[in-house]
Amino acid sequence: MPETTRRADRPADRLPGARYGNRPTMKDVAARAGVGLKTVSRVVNGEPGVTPDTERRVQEAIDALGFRRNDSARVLRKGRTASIGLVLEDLADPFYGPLSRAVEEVARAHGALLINGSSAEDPDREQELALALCARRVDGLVVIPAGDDHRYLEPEIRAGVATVFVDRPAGRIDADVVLSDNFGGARDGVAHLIAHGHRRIGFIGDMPGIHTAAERLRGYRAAMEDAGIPVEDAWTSLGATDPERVRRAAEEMLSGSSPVTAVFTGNNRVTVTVIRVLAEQARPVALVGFDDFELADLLQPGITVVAQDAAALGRTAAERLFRQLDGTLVAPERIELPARLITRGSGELPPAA
Amino acid sequence: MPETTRRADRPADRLPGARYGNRPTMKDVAARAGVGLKTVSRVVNGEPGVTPDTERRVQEAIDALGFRRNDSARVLRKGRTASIGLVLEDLADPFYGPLSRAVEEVARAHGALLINGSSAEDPDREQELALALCARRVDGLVVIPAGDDHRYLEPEIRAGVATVFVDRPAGRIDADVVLSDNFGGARDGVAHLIAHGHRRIGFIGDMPGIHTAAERLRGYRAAMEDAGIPVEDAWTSLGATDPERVRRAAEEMLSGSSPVTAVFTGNNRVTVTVIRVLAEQARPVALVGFDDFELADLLQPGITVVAQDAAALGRTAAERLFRQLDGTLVAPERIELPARLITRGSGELPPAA
DNA sequence: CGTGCATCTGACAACGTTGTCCAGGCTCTA
DNA sequence: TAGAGCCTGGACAACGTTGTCAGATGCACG
Repeated sequence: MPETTRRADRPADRLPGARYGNRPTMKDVAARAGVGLKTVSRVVNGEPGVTPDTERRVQEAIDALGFRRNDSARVLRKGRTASIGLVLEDLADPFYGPLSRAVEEVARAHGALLINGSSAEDPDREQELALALCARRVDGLVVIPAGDDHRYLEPEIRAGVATVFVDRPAGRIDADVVLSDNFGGARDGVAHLIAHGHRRIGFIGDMPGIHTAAERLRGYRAAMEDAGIPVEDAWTSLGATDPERVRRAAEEMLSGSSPVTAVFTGNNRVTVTVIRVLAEQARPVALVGFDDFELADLLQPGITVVAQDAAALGRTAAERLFRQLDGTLVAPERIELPARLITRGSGELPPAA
Repeated sequence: MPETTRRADRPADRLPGARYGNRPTMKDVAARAGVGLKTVSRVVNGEPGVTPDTERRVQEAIDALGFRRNDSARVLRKGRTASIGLVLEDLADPFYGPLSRAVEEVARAHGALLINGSSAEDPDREQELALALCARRVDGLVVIPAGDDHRYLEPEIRAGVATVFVDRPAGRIDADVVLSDNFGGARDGVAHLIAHGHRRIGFIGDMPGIHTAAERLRGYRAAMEDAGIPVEDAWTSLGATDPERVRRAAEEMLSGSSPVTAVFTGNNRVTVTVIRVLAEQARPVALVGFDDFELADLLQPGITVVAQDAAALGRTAAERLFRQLDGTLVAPERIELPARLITRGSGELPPAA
């Protein structure tokens, strides 16, 4: 129960039913300034053709009434909203903060507002949200897909809504996509472990239906195959990334008949859980994780990771979106940004018996 | 330079100039279905009074044309937008992720969309953003203040825009505020250090102009005074929280003529920097930080913190906002949520010579 | 078969803004 | 001083939707 303190008990001077119906309009301003409606519009929009004296009178009326242009009406009239939508999985996930921020910066640079919502990894909710944004007539849409079928956006794209998918490819629709090199990053991370002498390497990742998870698994397998190491079934674990399952998976592959000496983790949530498990082990186990996270360098040992550049993903996607709006772009592309290995200690541990 | 791969080079079948002017409207749907305009509106909004047969015809026309209601026009007509705005400091700051997410959840529960933007701690930008949102006629506004004068929102509030300030109080305006108990939390944290035998305790915080920083400093002083410990000037450092300054401040108070044996840090950024400095020290130094952060428990030792509940802040603010919109609320209140101490080791270290 | 009623449908205005276009007043020149 | 041309200001329609209200249709009943 929040502890509350009354600050002011003065009677309400704000009418309860006063929505914004009673807001002053340009008409009101015009009446007060004794000019025509369009003249007010001109002043508000800084259009030429108004004498300084008239402008001053209008400005005074605006200030006196507290007038603020109604952008809904403006949008209706002009056709463009100067806003873009961002549909992501979970605002609370630290990976999406910088991404969202980067998209916002680009939007701001183009004079647009950002409207966003979380899909909570639910395809239905993603669709609901994306379509709600389209109904608002956002000029463009940046989507981090939760589902794998985006045909529902076809009419919107045809109608001119610029659309870019980020982090995961769009499903069953031809559109711009900006991704990290999940395959290459995972392959490099696993190769790094192999280079440090490991041969029994575990992989714990997300559900294989998720594109990024599948790609990272593919990278793991490729690195192992390149090194001529056959992968045992017990070494890979795919599924939900809740801490319990991940913990069980880690413990299993650390204790079987041929226990792994190193683990590659498929995303930051998994990595964090595995760190906890490894901390309880008697012998040191090497670890490389996909996705960087704050303080990874402060742990003992520091955690070696394959880092995606979340901000670059967002920036690239947003810039591409605005280039679609410019008309500069025509054919959809698939853009892959490199992921890079950051060594901090945990990935350089030698294999322990 | 991003590495790019062409995916499809088929000629554009999307007209470059096709904004959304060519979107089908209810009129188009009506024409195609051979019914009146209003009937389409009824079907779209699920209003009663349409025969199943007519409804089916309309629905078919809608699907065939890919019609989507234009919410801008709807908003203009109805007066409410079913959207709220969130103005925060920095989406990339992990503290605001959960807060933003909580606000969004509540908004969603009320059928509203969330529009947000970052002020980047710039008061001008905060104002610009807040007013832009008002121009969009958001129904309400959740603001994490960057500036300390919010009188610019008075006309908006009078016009019926529900407004709640979070994390810091509003400046020079009477409005709802939801805060953490910064004073009490800091006092408890410092008292905790004192209880573990420390007397020479340092405080490193943000600029004293920031309300939260001032409150936390006040809490520090109160705890020291309660214990009858005079505070030496060299023990407190207030100012920008960039790593260099914080590092210098920490090193100074650890090396002076009466070096501190414990440090209380004023926010998570400061805490992280101080952790790095302490890791380089020969003798152990106790640490309690304001704000929790991920992995604080995995460090050696775990970091004892005074944790705010960011999600609760967001939730409380958003719920209050919607209650303002309901008309349930009248007088502005100031709500303080408790902060709680989480002990993990670093705050329980005894004083070392 | 006419009346009354309930149900369904559509014409019309309005929301607040901007684009178009024309009127009126001014200055400048012949 | 008259005419041409420019500049400022305003009337009006349109954007796509919803609320109001009245008309049309069908049916039951007297």
